[in-house]
Amino acid sequence: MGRVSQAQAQENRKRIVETAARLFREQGIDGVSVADVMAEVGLTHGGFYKHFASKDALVTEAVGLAFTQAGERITSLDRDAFLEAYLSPEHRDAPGTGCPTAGFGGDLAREDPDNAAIPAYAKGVELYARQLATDGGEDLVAVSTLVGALLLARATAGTELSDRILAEARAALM
Amino acid sequence: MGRVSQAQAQENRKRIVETAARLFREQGIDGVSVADVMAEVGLTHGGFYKHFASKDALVTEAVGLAFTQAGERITSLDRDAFLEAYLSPEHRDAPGTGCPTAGFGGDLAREDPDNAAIPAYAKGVELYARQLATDGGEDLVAVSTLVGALLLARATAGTELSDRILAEARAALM
DNA sequence: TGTACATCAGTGAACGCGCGTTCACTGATGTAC
DNA sequence: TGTACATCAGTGAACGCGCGTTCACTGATGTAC
Repeated sequence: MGRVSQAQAQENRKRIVETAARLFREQGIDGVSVADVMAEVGLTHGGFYKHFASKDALVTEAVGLAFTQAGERITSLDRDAFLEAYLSPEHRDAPGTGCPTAGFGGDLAREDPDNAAIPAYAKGVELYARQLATDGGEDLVAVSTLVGALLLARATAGTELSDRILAEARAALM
Repeated sequence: MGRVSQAQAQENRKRIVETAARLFREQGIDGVSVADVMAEVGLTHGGFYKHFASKDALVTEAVGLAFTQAGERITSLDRDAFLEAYLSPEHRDAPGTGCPTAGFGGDLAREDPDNAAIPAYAKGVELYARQLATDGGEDLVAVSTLVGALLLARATAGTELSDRILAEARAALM
């Protein structure tokens, strides 16, 4: 295939970021290769560097996109509907389209503070905290409980404990 | 170097597991190679397979050891002293010797339910939950809050938000 | 509007590298007599 | 207690493989006239 229209190229670039945002949350950043992402989009891996300087640059954009999308969904729900959805088995079992704070947390917890993806992550945490506060401030404790419960439920998925973690967190926060 | 005494071999094996339990928490399971672990112990990588069938087998033992060690430390502290230590900047900055639930959570959340390390992980979560309960039961919500706060504090390390997460979780739980 | 040429998104082979794992070998340890 | 031999923990080179990245090439797109 030769050159592609500018509109098509922009569309391809957008799909690379969207696909990466999903795959990175599903399988971890280290668990997904550039070739994996490109193949999922339907392209070959060589063209990746026409769009991005490095895999790290894609990670930064993918984290940013995931939080932007999550922000839109969050602000469209009231507090109880949000908690219900967040602490559901469906959310536990669909990390690819789920909370980026939980989905990227395990990977970003080991990154340097100067990693380019960190600012988007920190802003995302504060967005969640504002959405959960009932007094107009930030409820960082509620975010911690949500993210922790989701992480533990995922790590123990398939055991009776997993559902219990979600149910008890829901009971405590609602 | 030729053969080594059985006592020395057992000692070496023990040090491989201890070192792995630390390095895996510091840099992630995928971020540490078999050669990294062996070099840190002071051996060459070839001999690894005299002790373990695979890297996965080492992961299972390392997770088990980390929870055993954590369990001993937890039960020697009262609830408030434990919370104080858990939600401290020192714990945030020393993942290698810190909570295995947080340290391995990001990696194990993406593993199959039949992964051999999961049972030790689930048992560890329940140990934390019993230790935190004030009524003799299990406080899974408090564990979720603790692990979530530590994960978020680590991912945002270096920002003002990080210390705030730890402080607010401490205030809420104590 | 039509033609000539420059651009550049995408292709696919190749790069150096580190991974988990294997293997022939070494030589001190453990054991049989 | 001493000797002869088997065992096996550790060594270091090598395996196939997948990674991130580079590069010469292709040919449709975009542009200049």
